[in-house]
Amino acid sequence: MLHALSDPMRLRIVTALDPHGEGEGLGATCSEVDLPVSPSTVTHHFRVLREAGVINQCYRGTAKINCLRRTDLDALYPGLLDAVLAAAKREL
Amino acid sequence: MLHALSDPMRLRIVTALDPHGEGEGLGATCSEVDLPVSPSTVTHHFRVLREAGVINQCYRGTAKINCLRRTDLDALYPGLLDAVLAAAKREL
DNA sequence: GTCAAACTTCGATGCCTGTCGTACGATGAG
DNA sequence: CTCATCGTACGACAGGCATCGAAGTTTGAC
Repeated sequence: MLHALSDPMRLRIVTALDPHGEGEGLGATCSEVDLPVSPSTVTHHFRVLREAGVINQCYRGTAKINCLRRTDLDALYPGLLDAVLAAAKREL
Repeated sequence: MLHALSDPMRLRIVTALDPHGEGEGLGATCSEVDLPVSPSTVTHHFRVLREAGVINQCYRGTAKINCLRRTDLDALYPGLLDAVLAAAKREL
């Protein structure tokens, strides 16, 4: 989990996903997050985040919707996500 | 910083250092923390933590004393260290 | 002065991983 | 049907990093 968050690109994904909420139909597509790397690398990072349990993915047509698993994460690691996100925002 | 904490050995060091406080003369020596790796690897991890600003090191005779920089870290990343330590303890 | 203990430094090694390009599959629009 | 769009899979490559052993350094003890 810490490993998943310790990559700059992935941290960027997580901060970009944060404002989108977790409910049905919410979330952002992969391409909405735009990162300065190739599409295959983006796929790679999303996979790492999914396998670490940080995000959920579901299909909506040809797009893949990603959303943070805030409630699960807050239950497992209370306060961690908030602290990381706050620190990330301050460092911009 | 997240990278420094995302290694199991280093996380172990940090959790072991946590109860020792930050004041003058406090802290633990490198060998007090015992890790299942060779001395050179231990040195390596302590260096990473120091360069990431997580710990302070000072010499006391032949021993090297390490202590967490809690106050600095709490100022820079509020709540982060607490959240990580809490999560680490729960995972034992 | 000698010796042991505590760390460090250095080089080597092997794995992990971030990155890319290319080729591929799936889905909706025309 | 055809095509563009979105994302995936795979292979390759480079760099990073955790680990080790061996040799060196510094400090305190006797």
